[in-house]
Amino acid sequence: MSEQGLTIGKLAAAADVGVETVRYYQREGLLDTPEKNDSIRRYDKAALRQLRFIRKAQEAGFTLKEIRELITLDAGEDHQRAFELASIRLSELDKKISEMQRARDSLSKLAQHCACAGKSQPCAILAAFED
Amino acid sequence: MSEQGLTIGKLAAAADVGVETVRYYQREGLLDTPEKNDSIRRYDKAALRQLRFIRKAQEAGFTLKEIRELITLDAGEDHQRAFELASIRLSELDKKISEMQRARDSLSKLAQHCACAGKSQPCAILAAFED
DNA sequence: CTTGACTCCGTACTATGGTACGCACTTTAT
DNA sequence: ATAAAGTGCGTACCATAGTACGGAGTCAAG
Repeated sequence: MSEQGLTIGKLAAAADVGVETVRYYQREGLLDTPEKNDSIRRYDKAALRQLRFIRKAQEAGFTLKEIRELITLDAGEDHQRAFELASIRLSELDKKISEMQRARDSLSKLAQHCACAGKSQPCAILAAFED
Repeated sequence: MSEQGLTIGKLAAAADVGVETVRYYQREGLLDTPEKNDSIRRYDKAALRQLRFIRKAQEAGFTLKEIRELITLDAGEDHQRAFELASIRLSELDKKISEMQRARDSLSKLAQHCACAGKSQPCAILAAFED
C-alpha cells in the first residue's frame, strides 16, 4: 500500500527542508498534522504547497509568526489585514534591498582595490564602510 | 573635567545602539574596553569608528563572528583571508539580493490585484509565491 | 548637598528558528 | 525473516544577537 500521500520524509524532501523542521512547523501551528489512517501520517498536495509557501514567505522576510497569521488569514476573510502585512513587508523589503545594495557596493569597491593593491597597508576593510 | 573622550552612553548614542549592546560587543571581543583613568572608561574616535564599522558590516550580512575576524585581520597582515571573507559575502549578498528582489516582485504583484479585487476569493497570498 | 542620571560588572533571561536525541514501533529492502 | 531505514512523540539542546536586572559606586545640576 502506498500512493495515498507523502510520508513526512518525502514531504520534507520535496520542499527541501528537514523532517525535524516539518515537525517544528507543526508544533508552531504553521502546518497541520494530518490524521493517521494506519500508523503513519500521510501528507497531501495541499500540505506540500503550504510548506513551500512557508519557505517562500520566509525568503520574503516574513517571520514564522507572521506566516502563521497569513495562513489563518488565507483561510478566513480578513483580506485587509493580509494586504496590510504584505504592504509592510514590501516596504521593509525595499528598505532592506537598498541597504544591501549599498553594502554590496562598498564591498565590491573594496574587493577591487584589494585585488590590485599589494599587501602593505592595514586592510582597507574597516574603511570600506565609511561614508 | 570632561573632553578626554566619550562615555559609554555617548558612544552608544553616537553609533545609535544601546549601552548594553556596546557592552555585549566588548564581551564578544569586537570592541575593546579602554583602561579607566578615573572610575569611568572613556572612548575615543577609534572606538566609535569601530563600533560604526560593526554595524555597517552587519548590514552587509557579516555575522559578529566574522566581524570579529575582520577586525583582527585588519590589525594583522592576513590580507588574503579578509579578501576571501569579503568575496564570499559579496556573492552571498548578490544571491540574497536577487532572492529578495524576486520576493518583492511576487509581493507587489499580489498587492496589485489584492487592491483591485473585492474581498471574495481566498486571499491570494498563498498563491503569490507560487512559481 | 542631595537627588537623579549615569556607570560598572556580573549574571540571567529573551526571541527566533531550528537541530538533536531517545525510545518504541513499523516498513521495506535483501 | 531480519536488518536497515523511516516514523511518531516528547523533550532537550543549540546558535545568534541581543536585552534586562540588580547592586554598588560616581557625577553633575539645581
